[in-house]
Amino acid sequence: MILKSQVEWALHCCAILAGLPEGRYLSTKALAELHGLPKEYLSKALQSLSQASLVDTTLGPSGGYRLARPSSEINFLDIVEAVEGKARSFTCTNIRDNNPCRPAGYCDSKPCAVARIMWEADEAWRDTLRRVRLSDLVGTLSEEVPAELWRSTFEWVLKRAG
Amino acid sequence: MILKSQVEWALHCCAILAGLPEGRYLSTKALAELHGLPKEYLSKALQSLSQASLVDTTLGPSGGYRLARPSSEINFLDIVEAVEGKARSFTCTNIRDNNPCRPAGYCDSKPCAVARIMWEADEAWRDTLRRVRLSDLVGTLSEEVPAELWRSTFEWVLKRAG
DNA sequence: AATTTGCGGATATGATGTATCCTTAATTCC
DNA sequence: GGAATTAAGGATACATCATATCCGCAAATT
Repeated sequence: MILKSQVEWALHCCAILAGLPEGRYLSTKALAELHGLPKEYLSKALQSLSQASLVDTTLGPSGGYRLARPSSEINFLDIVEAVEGKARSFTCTNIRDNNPCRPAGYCDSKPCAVARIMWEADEAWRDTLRRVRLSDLVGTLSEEVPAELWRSTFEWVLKRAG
Repeated sequence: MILKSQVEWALHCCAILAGLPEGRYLSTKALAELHGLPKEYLSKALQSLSQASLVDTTLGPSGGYRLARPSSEINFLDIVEAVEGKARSFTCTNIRDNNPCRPAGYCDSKPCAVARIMWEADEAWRDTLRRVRLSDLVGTLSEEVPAELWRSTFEWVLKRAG
C-alpha cells in the first residue's frame, strides 16, 4: 500500500504556492525546476489539483497556478485525495458470501465486520490528514528552514512568478 | 493506495482459525473452499502468516494451519502487516534537496515536515488496527452472524479440521 | 504573429498484484 | 513400506497501475 510520488510532489508544490503573493501565478516549469521533477509528469499532478478546485490556473506567458483558497482553508486530505483519489484503501469483496453453508438468497443486514474495522482505520488516517492545514505546514517550514534558504527560495520563485 | 485482497483473505481465515478447538489444524484447501478463493494463491497469504509466526503449521493429511497464539494476543495490525508488509505508505524522496537555492553540502537536521505529517497519519491508521484484537472480531461475528449459520459453518469446518 | 502556458489524449515502460503450475520434504494413513 | 496429503517455495504468465514522455489544441501574453 504505497502512495504515489505525486502526493509528495503536490504537497510540496502547494507549500510553495501558499507563499506566493496575492494574485501571482507560478508555472509547472518553475515548480518542476525547483523540486527537480519531470515537468510533464508533474503537470498531471497539478492538473489533479486543478480538477479538485484547489488551485486556479491561467494560460499564456506569466501563467501557471495559484491557490484557489487561503492556505488555512486547505488541509492535507484535500491535497492527498486530489491526486490519490477518494477511494478507501480496503475494499470488501464479500468473500463470506461464498460460504457453502449459507442458505440461498441470504442477504447481510450489515457490512462485513472485517470491513468496518478496516474502514475505521482508514478514517483515522483521513482524520489526521484533515486536521492539518496547509497553513500549518507553511508555519512549520518557515520555522525549520534556515532563514537564508527560505528567503533565497522565494526570491527565486518570485523571479519566475507571473 | 489499495491494500491487497490477500489482506481481506488473511483476516477472514484468521477469524476461522480462531474458532478451531485447541490443537486442531485447518488446511488451505478447506479455507479456500469456505471463502471461494483460489487455493494456490490463498496459500501465499497463509505462508505470509506463517512467516510472521502468527500461525503454526503441520504437514501431511490432517495438516494445515492453526493460530500460534490465543486470538486475544493477535491484533489486526499483526495480520495486515504480515501480508502487506511493514513499510510506511508514504516515502519521502527528499525532493527539497533539489532546490537550486540550497548551498552545496547542506544537510537537513530533521526529516521533512511533509513526511512527518504523512507518517503521523500512517501511525494513526496503524494504531487503530493495533487496538483491535482478533478475539474482538470473533466476538462481533458471533453476535452478528445468525446462530444457525455460525453453527453450521463450524460444523463444516470441524469436519475438515485435522 | 510568435511565444508561452494549461489541458487532455495517446503511447511506452516498469513495478506490482493476481494467479497458476511444479517440485520438494514432511506427515499421516493403510 | 508405500500411497496420499499437506505446506513451502520457486518459476512463470498475465493484468493492472504508476511512471514517464510526447503531441496537438486553445487560451493568454508579449
